[in-house]
Amino acid sequence: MTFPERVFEIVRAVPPGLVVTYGQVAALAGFPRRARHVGQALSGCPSSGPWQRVVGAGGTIRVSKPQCQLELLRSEGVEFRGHRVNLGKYQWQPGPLAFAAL
DNA sequence: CCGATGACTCACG
DNA sequence: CCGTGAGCCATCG
Repeated sequence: MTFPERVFEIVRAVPPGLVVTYGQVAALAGFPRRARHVGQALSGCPSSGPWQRVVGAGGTIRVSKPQCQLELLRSEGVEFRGHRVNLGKYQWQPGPLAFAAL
């Protein structure tokens, strides 16, 4: 299983209405130092994918077109304060069963 | 092989 | 809140 593949598996597991950070995804994938590569992996992702649930540390939007991602997330029920989400309220906490299927 | 690059993060001023 | 700089590390030319 390659790193990019792990990234997709994990991102796919994030439920609508919640988000995760790049660093968090990297850590869950087993590589805490590769937050940047998570973004790199997602950069080649179709515009319809589940990538919009990934945000930067602190909940900031990091994509080139923030407005776009913001809309997608808002349509899932995620609220924003400027270009930032309230992680305390919307960050995904993987439950024990979350990876049963992976 | 080397250097530049980047959807990262953190510490500091 | 904003800019800077420094670690980070796979990928690309």
